[in-house]
Parts: sequence; C-alpha cells; structure tokens
Amino acid sequence: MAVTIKDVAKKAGVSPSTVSRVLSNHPRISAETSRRVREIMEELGYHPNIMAKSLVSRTTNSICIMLPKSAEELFSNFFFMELIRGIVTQANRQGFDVLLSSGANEKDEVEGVARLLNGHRVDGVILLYSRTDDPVVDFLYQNNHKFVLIGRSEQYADILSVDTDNVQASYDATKHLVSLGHQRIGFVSGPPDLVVSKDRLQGYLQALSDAGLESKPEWIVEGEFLQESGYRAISFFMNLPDRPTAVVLVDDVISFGVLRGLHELNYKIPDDLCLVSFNNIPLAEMSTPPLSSVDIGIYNMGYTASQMLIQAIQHKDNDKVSTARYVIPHRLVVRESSIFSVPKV
Amino acid sequence: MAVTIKDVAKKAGVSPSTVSRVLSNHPRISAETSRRVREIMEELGYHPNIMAKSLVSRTTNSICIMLPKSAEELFSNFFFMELIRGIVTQANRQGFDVLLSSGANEKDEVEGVARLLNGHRVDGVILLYSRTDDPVVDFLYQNNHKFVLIGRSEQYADILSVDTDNVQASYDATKHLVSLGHQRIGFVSGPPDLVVSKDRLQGYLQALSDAGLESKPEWIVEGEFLQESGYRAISFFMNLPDRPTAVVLVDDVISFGVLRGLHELNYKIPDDLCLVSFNNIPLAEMSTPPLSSVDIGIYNMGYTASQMLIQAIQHKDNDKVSTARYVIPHRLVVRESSIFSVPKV
DNA sequence: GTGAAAGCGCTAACAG
DNA sequence: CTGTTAGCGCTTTCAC
Repeated sequence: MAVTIKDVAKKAGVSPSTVSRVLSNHPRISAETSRRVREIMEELGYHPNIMAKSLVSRTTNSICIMLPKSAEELFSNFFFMELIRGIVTQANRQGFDVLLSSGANEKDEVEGVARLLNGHRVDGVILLYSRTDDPVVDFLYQNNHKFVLIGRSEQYADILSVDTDNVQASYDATKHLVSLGHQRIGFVSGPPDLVVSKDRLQGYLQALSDAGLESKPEWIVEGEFLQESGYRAISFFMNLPDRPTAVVLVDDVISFGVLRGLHELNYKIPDDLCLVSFNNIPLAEMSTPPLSSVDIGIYNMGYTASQMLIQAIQHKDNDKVSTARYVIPHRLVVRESSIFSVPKV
Repeated sequence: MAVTIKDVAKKAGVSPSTVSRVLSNHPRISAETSRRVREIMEELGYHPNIMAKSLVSRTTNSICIMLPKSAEELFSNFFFMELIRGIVTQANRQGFDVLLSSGANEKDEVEGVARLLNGHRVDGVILLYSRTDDPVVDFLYQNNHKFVLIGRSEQYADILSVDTDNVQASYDATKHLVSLGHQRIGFVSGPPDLVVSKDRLQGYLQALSDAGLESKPEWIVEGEFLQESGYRAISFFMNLPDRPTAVVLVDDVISFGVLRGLHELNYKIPDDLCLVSFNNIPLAEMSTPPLSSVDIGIYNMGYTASQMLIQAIQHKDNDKVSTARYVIPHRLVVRESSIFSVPKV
C-alpha cells in the first residue's frame, strides 16, 4: 500500500486537509507548516494519487491524440511523429499528460473518443487529420467537447483548428515553377477525401489560371501519401504526348518515388522534370538531387494545437468557443530539384 | 453533471452494486436484470467514470511509453513511429490506453516516470531505447515496477526486454559484404552510449575476424543517427589511402547522407562503394540506388513489448519476473546498394 | 491558519 | 441473485 496524504498528515501532526493545501499551494498556510509537511512528504516518498485527485477535481490534466484510422497507410510517418513531438512537448511543459489513441475504423474512433471523454479520462482531444464529413468531428462538436483539429473543417466554422494555408502554399509552389518559365505543370495529389488534398489542388489551379496557363485533367493524378504513388504517377506523366515539364507533389515522400521512377527511366532531374513538394522533411535535403519543398512547420502545428486545446480546457468560461483558426506560416525552400530553368524538351 | 451508476440504478429500480456487476459481467446476475440495466445505460447515455474505477480497483489499464531524451536528435523518426504504432495497436486491442511521456533530461525522465507510476496513473512503462547506465532503468528496477525495455540492459539480467540480436544482425550484414569479396569494410556507428551501437560494432568485428580480414580503427566512425553523420563520415572514408570498398551503417538514414555525399563527390554506388544498413525503412527501397538493409521488424518489436508488459501487469503473481528477453528475428534484404561484386579500385 | 466532515463515482466484501 | 455498507485518496466547504 502506497503512502497517502493521511500518513503524511499523521507523521506531521496535522490534518489531511492541511497536507492537501500544502500540495496545492493554498495561500493561507503558514510557511513553517508548509516546509515541515514537504519535508515529511519527501521523507516518506509520498506521491499524490492522480486518480483520486482527478475524481474529485473533475479534471484529468491530460489530453488525447487521435491517430487517423491507419496512419501507416495515409501519410509519411514523419509528419505524424513531428506533430506528436510538438504536442507532447508543449503539453508536458504545461503539466499535461498525453494519451495516444487509434481506431480500426471510424466507428471505433468515435467509441474510443467517447469512452475517454465521457469517462473523464481526458479533458480534450486533438485530431491529426481532417477528412470531409468526419463522424468523430460530429461527435465532438455536438457533445460540446473540447477539441482541436489539425487541418480545416468544411462543415463547422466555429471550431478550434490549426492549419497551413494550403491553398496559398500550393499557389506559391506552383507560382515558383511558373516563374521559372514552365508552361506545362502537373500535380500529384493525395486521397480526395482529405481536405488538404482539395486545398492544394485548388491553389495549384488558381496559380495556373492567374498565370494564364492551361491546365489539363491528365496532368492531375490522385494517389496516396506513399512513395509508390509517385513511382506510378511518373511513368504515366512521362508517356503523355504533351508531358509536363514540372510537377507539384503533395508530399515529399511521393517525390522520393518520383525520383526513383525517373532514375529508372533514365531521366535527369531537374533537367527533364522539375519538382516541388510539401513538408520539407529532413531527408528532402539529402536526396539526390535535394528537393524543393514547402516547409509547413509541422512541429509548430502540433505545439500550437496543444497550446490551444489546453487553453480552451483551462478557461472553461465560453462553452462554444469563438472561432479560432490558427494558421501556421509556411515557406518554400528552393533546392536543386527545381532550380534549373525550363528544360528544352 | 454526468450520469452516474446511481442514476442508472434508480431508474432501473436496482441497487448501484447491481449496476456495477452488470458492468463487469459478474456471473451471478440474472440475464433479465442485465438486459434491463444495459438498456437504461444506453438510454441515459451512461459512461463509467474511469478515474473512479481506477481509484478503487488500483489498476489503470494504461501503460506509458517513455520517449528518449530527445527523439529528434538520436534516431530516425521512423523508428519510433513504428514502435509506437506497434505498441498502441496491441495495447488498444487489449483494452489498454497508452500515455506518451518525455523528459528534457534524465532527471526529468525519472521524475516523470515516478509521478506516473507512484501516482497510480499507469500500470507499467515501455522504454524505447537502451542506454548504458540508465537512471530510469535503475529507478524502475529498484522500485519493482512493471516495465519492458526495447533493447538490452547491460546491468540487469532479469528484466523484461524485447530486442534484435544486434550482434548477429551486424554479423550477417558484414558477412554479406565479405561474401561478395570485399576485404576492406568500414563501419559507421551511432552514439557510443547506446547498447545497440556497441552490439552492432561487435558483430561487425566478429565477422571480420572470422573471415580473417583486417580491421583498422580508421575504418570505424562514430556518429549520430542522422543523415549528417553519414555525409561527414563518407568524405573521411573516401580520403583514406586504403579506403574501404564497402561499409556497414547502423541506420538507413545515415545511408541517405552517404548517398548524398558520394553523389557530390562523383562516386557511384555500388561500383565505388557498397552499402548495407539497418532498419529497412520504406524509403530504403525507393532511394537511388535502393539500399540493402537489415529488417529488424520494428512494428513487431513494439507489438511484442506491449504484449509482454500487459501480461506482466495482469499476472501479478511473480514480483521479480523470471528473465524474459524476447528476440525478434531479423532478415537482411539485399538490394542494389550492395549487389555488385568488389569494385576494382 | 487549520481541522472536521462530506462526498467525487465506483467496487467489494458481507449479508441475506 | 441482489442490496447494504464501507471505503479507495483526495479536495473542499464550513467552522473555529
């Protein structure tokens, strides 16, 4: 049996409530008592029972990260790990614990989150993705739970979220290629049910249109956030009669697949095809050639999301939070994969 | 105020204990009562308060993953994400929640783990690394806590751990190069205070010695699990008078740095230098050229670790567990980075 | 400034 | 098979 507040109280010759007050730095407690109690706590190796505290205080000082249905299949692991690092770092700094949860399917996810939230196991949730029509978001929203979305919701305007301005980011990436003189620019997208895919596609189209450039349906390919997608997409592109001379890709990992595919087909980068992708993972700088990539500050997104959530939890004043969409700035990092001007085809 | 067991009891016309029994599938409860109570629970939207349950049952059904001091600086993110995926998947399957914790330094780590364990917030811990002389391990061991080490402890024999046979794995990788005819084989290691670095170095040396090959100190370089390490190491190697014709690297990510470095120096792989590394991350297959790599079953390691820990938690019979070091099998995946025979230098 | 008492929501003997 | 009772360890009025 572990040492409790009572044991400390007895040994210190005070009441349990006094010990409790020392623990929570109650203002009206004598310095002397406080000192002595702390001494005894140390001596006895006392550790407050977090569960008991939570039970009475109705707050858990922990948040939950909901991993997407199958993180492995959707994105590069790097993205999630960075996000998680940012979240955990900030949460721990604020004295919050972080729970990791995932579900085999959407129903599972809702149930898991419901169990945690309704069962008072966590105070809030961070969602690491944004799908269109997400039942988890519906649940959280309708039951008035505290949560933050990494990404953007298409249905609800008044929810906390932290996001990249993906339309603008994609616009910038495309514009960069346009400014180098490219006229035929392709686009490799991610799963169409993710908001990020749609937003980046939109930015790409907008940039082309603003530049007065043509956009052909066959220059746009949908895939997964996987190398294989890039690998496949590229053989398709390169066989087109009027093939693109440059391409925007929604994830660095896809670029790696493209790099591999082009190498096998004996094409040179950037001479035969220029590339710009997203996320700027560390490996982007180490590939051959180094990749131009839009850095979206992933760690920062996680850090900020955690901060927003904990703030919302602690200031329980407003039930329905005033809209707060926090946009993390992005920046295009230009490297060799795009620095040559238009290849002569 | 949320709906409690009492509300359900009242509405169902039974006592709270009966409701509790229904909840825990107590054998001696009439099917009819059980049905009615469940119905009411559904109707009222009842969710058991996990904290209250934990408080009385003295078990939390959750475990904690301790991230190394600074995951970002030590290993490829991929490694950790895979481990975590394995752990979370298995834990959730068993109805356990997973808490993520990290500390800014070793003292922080011990304190965090102590707070969680002594504070009865988690039932056990998984350590994602194994350093030599780790105070966290000391703490866990001496206080008789349930924990599993991913890796190997040099100090304690009787602790739960899941590991790769790194000596053998490294032996295999080196032998592969030997069998291709290489006589001068280099080694790029990780931080020397990690057990994995030492084990792999040992396997490498053993293989050389068994093959009657020379091993020179200048063919062995210590670094971090970072691309930069490879990048730096390689310029050193290539300038050696009697430079290695092949090299074993402790992590795929280091290989990427090497690839980049060699490319800039205008060397060709595998013609000028053969490479074998560890982890077999997805990108290994997509690099140019594809990397030969030892697959150590990272996800499997996480999954197994979680399984072992939960088992230890549930069968609390034995206080000091009988030694249980579980070794996950590895396999060398040969790709282009090593399939040519000895380059003529 | 400190103590006494009540109770957070649940489980687990002990009766019946 | 089910109800009664007594806490788990902590916080928090309300007194003094």
